[in-house]
Amino acid sequence: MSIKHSLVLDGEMGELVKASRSLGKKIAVSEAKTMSALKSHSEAERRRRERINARLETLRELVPSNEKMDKATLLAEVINQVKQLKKAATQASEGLHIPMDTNELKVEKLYKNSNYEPFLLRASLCCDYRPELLSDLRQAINDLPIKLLKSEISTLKGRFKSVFLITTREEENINNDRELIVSSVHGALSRVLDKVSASAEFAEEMFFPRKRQRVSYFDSSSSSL
Amino acid sequence: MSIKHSLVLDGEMGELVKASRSLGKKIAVSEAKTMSALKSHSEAERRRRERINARLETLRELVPSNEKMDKATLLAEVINQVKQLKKAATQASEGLHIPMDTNELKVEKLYKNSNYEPFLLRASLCCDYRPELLSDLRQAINDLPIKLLKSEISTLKGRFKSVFLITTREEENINNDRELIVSSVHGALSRVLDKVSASAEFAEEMFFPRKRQRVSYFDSSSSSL
DNA sequence: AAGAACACGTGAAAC
DNA sequence: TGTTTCACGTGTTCT
Repeated sequence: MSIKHSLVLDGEMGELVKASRSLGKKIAVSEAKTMSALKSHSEAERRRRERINARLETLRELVPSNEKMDKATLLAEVINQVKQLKKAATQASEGLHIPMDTNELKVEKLYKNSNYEPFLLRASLCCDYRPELLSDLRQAINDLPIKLLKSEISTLKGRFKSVFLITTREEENINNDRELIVSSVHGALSRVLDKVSASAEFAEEMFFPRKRQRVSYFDSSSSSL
Repeated sequence: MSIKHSLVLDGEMGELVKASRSLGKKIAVSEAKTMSALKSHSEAERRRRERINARLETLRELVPSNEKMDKATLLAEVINQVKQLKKAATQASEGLHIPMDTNELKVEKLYKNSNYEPFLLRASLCCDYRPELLSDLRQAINDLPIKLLKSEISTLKGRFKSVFLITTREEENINNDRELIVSSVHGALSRVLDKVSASAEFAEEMFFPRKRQRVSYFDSSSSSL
């Protein structure tokens, strides 16, 4: 432990006392001061270690297979956990499909990296809700030469969002068709969106002379109703 | 630095050499051994510190406001991040609403802990998709004395799932009404589900004499078509 | 000047 | 066995 160090200090003090006896007391009190300073220093450092280790313990409970893992490995595990959770959270929020207050039309190829199978499209449309929107959309999708894997529609406060997972029909799965399908899906959805926008402009044109700009749901500055 | 320590070692060796001159060489080589051992030890420890600190640096990049944060605070921030991401991930996976292959009808009170505001219900229905399902559901919801905050419906391979976020209408927000609302929502949805199930039984009764039991999409053990 | 935060080397224990 | 991990006290720097 600190045995060696105290021996060193004793030895030094002895030499100094031999050299000048009258300074013994002063040296003793300065020694006491440095000792107490050293003590408080080591105590502070101990507290710091305890803080850090307590946090590490908490983290150890938050990762799977928590037991008997050295600090570095534990931290590596935490890093993976955070990265994975972040990815999952963004994917899930993509899957949440909460309608936003801006119109949106998007057709994107999934798995863009590989030019091979599977050919997968995600088409999403976000706009105001209209009673005829559902049947229009169904009609538009049905008319397309595609296979609809999954469709999800959600509404929130008068806004509407729809997401479709699309692939080719079996007999038509030829590379040349792919870009055609993308553009035809995009075209079909934009016709639906155009219809909605047209009815919106018709309804609100007198209040908003320019192309309408939606306000956020949480923005009440436009009017006190 | 290590000046003091080397002085100590020198002093000790000097004493020992004085005491027994013949053992000087042996002591010297043992001294060299311990020195090299000590060196490798401190180097190993240095590597360990570097590993841990590298992980902490990586973690620092993964949390917002990463710079100039002491280790303990950084770890506390990571703990919060992980907890928050876990919560968000579970909530999002609840929000994913992928139709499963088992029928489901659930009406649950959110924020059960507090008996006060807000009164929030999440009602979900999962069943086979039928063409008339959408209008039936819309009719059922419209007939209820509720305020529909959000509705989300999704379909997948002929299965259907719908999730509603429900609260009371303003004028009817009385505690006594709450249980009534829960049961009426449940009743309305179960009538819709009953209708779907009835049509399913009607269509498949001849093939499955007992109450039908759906098989998983990935379970092909029931029959070879 | 006094405390906080960090890196370092070392002794001890685990395997 | 020696390699690995941890806690500790200390020296240093910044504020």
